[in-house]
Amino acid sequence: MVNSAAFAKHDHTKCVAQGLKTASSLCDARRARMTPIRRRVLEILLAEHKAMGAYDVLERLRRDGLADKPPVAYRALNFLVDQGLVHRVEKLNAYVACDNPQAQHQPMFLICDTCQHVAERQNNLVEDLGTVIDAESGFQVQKMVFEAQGLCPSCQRAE
Amino acid sequence: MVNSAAFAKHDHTKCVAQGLKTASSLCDARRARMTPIRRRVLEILLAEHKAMGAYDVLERLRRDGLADKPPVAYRALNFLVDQGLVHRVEKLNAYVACDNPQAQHQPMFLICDTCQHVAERQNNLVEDLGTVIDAESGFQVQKMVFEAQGLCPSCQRAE
DNA sequence: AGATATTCGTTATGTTATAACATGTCAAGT
DNA sequence: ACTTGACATGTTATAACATAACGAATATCT
Repeated sequence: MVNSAAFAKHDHTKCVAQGLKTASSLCDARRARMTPIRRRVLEILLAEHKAMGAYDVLERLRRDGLADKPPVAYRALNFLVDQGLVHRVEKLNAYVACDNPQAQHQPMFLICDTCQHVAERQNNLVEDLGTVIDAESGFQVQKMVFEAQGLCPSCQRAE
Repeated sequence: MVNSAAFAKHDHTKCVAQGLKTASSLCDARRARMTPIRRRVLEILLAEHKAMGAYDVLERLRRDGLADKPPVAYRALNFLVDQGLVHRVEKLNAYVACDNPQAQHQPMFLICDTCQHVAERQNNLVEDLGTVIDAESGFQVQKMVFEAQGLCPSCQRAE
């Protein structure tokens, strides 16, 4: 369910409410501040449930009268990324709300080239791969990016 | 040897000569044109043996009097990427000559955060991971990005 | 040589991201 | 309540990365 959320229909309202709540308690626990701008950025990403560019997020903030300069959006996004509440998709230069922020993890993304949706997938294989690399090469892995591009199941059917 | 080349001392002159030769024959076989600008860009990347930004490459072309406009560098880089002679490192918005262009492969990069070197590593695990994803989720993987950041063996020792 | 496709030169602009510094806000300790 | 210090935001300016569009030049094929 969590894994396939981005490729399946579901009630976003709940995702958003739940996501914001979880984020708040995580921030409280860590003494990190969930400010209005940061909360709003997270809300935008949770509601869209897709990867958005920093300038798209900024445009939304602008409409809300919350901010209109790039650094404001980037700071909020970077904060959320640091907290593990949002992930950055390198291939797209874009940001997407995390599915499961409680568990620290290396995100893994499936990017559909047709519908542009991005699914985050929980899978230990990425972390395992990090361990293997370390053992084989002596390179001490600290962070990993794993992103696959291709066709999501529904776009395959649509062909 | 091939796998750890970027983190070990070796004679670059041979890498460059050999790399250019291999590239030429691959292009010949495919009826792709290895023009002076493309050859020079590949040579620059082979000689540096590290990831370079497009504008760094352009600066070199400028010094040689070969080109001085961004599209020229980007076109050459994109050509080389299409031919599998150069890879793009997403995390760094940078380009690096391929270690082993004969074999088509999903590149996997180890990026040292301290010395900035980038090692390309040959490993079937990345392709395997693609197969697993496909089987588990129905997502049809066409291209993968795998990049690990951390500390290379010599920077670990230097700590 | 002429037709065709590819590459290159150039202008202009689009897109993504951050440095630097001023100002504002809030919470802890006294 | 007041000060201090840490953190967050506002703002200007610019850096860094990338491509659209179009005409001129060059290579390739027949």
